[in-house]
Amino acid sequence: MSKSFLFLDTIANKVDAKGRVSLPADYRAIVKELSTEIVCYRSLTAPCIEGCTEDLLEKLASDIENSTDFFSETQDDLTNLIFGDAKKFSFDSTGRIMLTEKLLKHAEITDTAVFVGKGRKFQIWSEKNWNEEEARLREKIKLRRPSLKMEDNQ
Amino acid sequence: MSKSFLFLDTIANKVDAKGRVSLPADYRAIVKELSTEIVCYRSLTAPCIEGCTEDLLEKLASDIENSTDFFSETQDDLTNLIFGDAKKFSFDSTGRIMLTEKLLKHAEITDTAVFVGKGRKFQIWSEKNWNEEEARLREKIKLRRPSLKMEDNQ
DNA sequence: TTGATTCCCATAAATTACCATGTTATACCA
DNA sequence: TGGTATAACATGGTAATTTATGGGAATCAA
Repeated sequence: MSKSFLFLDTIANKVDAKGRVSLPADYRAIVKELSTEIVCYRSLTAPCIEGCTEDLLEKLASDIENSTDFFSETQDDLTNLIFGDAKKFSFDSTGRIMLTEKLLKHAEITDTAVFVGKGRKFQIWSEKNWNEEEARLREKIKLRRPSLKMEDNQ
Repeated sequence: MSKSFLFLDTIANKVDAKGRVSLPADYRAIVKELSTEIVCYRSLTAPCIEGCTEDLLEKLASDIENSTDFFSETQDDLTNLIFGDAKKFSFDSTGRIMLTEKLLKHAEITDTAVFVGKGRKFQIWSEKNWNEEEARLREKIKLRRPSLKMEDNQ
């Protein structure tokens, strides 16, 4: 039986002058538990950084490899983009990673990085952009409640 | 055959200055039985906190991982809202969890937290909001009853 | 050397673990 | 059945630990 490892919660940590940020403790625990590494890349759809474990990217790679779907060409392209952009990040003894200029710039992060859990993945936003994004999502939900399995058993 | 694990009953416990609340003993028993953890998040539809076992979220994550592609837009939005808001809560040796400001504020809880069982999930309300909600629900049932009776008599 | 990255130490704040007390529910016995 | 002993639970307080974060020394590359 596999232990659960979900990236959860929303945590705002400071980015210091050297570009260092504490990876949230819970996230670190996952990395240690799986003895894997964190991989980050620019989101293809939003002004934020996206991150996951190296494990997940490996799974993605083999999924694509074994796919018999004729129409997965787009997905294939997207995957190439991600792999081309992705970079491994390891944290120091105090739990900090050092994000690159490229990533920070894409996410418009200056002094605060907001980590947002997404289950198997997570995202890193600027405070401003995340506030706007969250408002947008909540608005969207109000209009049409998602028909997720979870919601079915009320 | 799986053991039954339903969150039941309505229990009011005090929230102290630090935000600590005793998780009802029956709820704790479930968590121990399943060797999982409690996860809480702001209800999307009501002024209350919603809680479930981490197992349930795990299942959701797996469903998402398998059923749809890596790049689905709708899924992206949903996972942000659900996993981004959810947080794991483990209880200490005396059975208490520490709720966050964000959650308490959303549920308008100050000094008392009312745990309401909902089967696989549960909710945490302020006394005031729960009294109103319960009254509303009972009222709603009353209105529906005539039609239920008719069906019974057939 | 200069600039950048990594490593290590220090501190304050937040979180967690633990101990003690009061209260309620349960079990037991006369 | 009533009363009491016992266990389980809730709750207040405090000690111990973890985490975030700032700064500096050591290391490395150009």
